[in-house]
Amino acid sequence: MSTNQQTDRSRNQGGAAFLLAQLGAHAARAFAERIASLDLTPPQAGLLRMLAATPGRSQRRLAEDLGMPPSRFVPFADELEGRGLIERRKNPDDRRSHALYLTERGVELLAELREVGAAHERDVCAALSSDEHRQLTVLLRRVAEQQGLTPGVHPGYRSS
Amino acid sequence: MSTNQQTDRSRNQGGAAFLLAQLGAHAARAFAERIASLDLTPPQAGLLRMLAATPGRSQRRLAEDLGMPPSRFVPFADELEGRGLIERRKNPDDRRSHALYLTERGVELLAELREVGAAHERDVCAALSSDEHRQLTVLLRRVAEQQGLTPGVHPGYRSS
DNA sequence: AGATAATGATTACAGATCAGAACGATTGTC
DNA sequence: GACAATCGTTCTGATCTGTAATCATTATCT
Repeated sequence: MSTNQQTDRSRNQGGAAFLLAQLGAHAARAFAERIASLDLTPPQAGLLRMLAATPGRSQRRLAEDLGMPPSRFVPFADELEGRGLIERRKNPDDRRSHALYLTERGVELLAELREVGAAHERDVCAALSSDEHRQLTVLLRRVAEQQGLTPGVHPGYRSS
Repeated sequence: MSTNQQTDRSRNQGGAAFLLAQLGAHAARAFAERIASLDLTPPQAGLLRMLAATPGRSQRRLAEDLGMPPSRFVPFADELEGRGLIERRKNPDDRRSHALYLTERGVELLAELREVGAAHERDVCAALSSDEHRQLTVLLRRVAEQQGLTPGVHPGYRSS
């Protein structure tokens, strides 16, 4: 069953899994640099998108989706609230929990964020034709689904 | 110029760049869990592979390729040396620099590491046929090359 | 109803991790 | 032969991290 070592070695370093990790780190870093112009970090952008998709969720659930402990979520949300991008409202049904919403300014910033994201997408896939770009997206989506990843959610963030 | 917001939104969260970041983080984490059985972290595995590819390099250059400052490389190499996997030899041409090499045990561990890497590759791409797997690899390699990434080198590591 | 357990947000804290400056040893330059 | 530059290393201060304790509120159980 074992091919020779040369084959195995090139498989590991040039295989799809390694390329995914390498390109993923690269894409994440490039995206972080882009949105730095909006004074946002990737996890902050992630929260804004999550709030746009499903508003009014509790901090605990949001923290879990972002892959951070609830204790760390507090100062994280504090800053965004201090900048007037998100809003904590008391949940009338359960006054322990805070329901998070985007403010008007948050919605505006999210619009800019989407433009930056589109530019990022174009830049990362500059090597591909339109057809290949679609092809790649389809393949990646299939892999992501089979691996059990939640669409639109990017855990494993490191705060900054 | 602007498509409607629905389109932009799905582009950003389901686009290739986002999927790359998401899948990259996933693949990296899964790989980290796998090689934990060998008592290795991803940056440690990266160093072993780099030493197998080009032995005898200086610590400074290795540190740069791994994306870590030289000061942090010292305890990093210390542990691997303490476990008898790598070896520091004095460079006779320049006695300031240390040339790093794999030991015999390091070579043995690297062989196991390749098996784990191959299993990881199979697992991550379980959703794809052989043809699609090849297709994906080709596309990723093209993107990686155009983005200026060095083959086989994975910076942006976080130590652990 | 009343005591008790469980949950959400927050704070406190202690340990790990980080990058940059400072330091000897060695080498290149003038 | 003095002076600057480089490599590895150590030191240090700041930052980041997750766990545990805390307070308010809600669910559960008798």
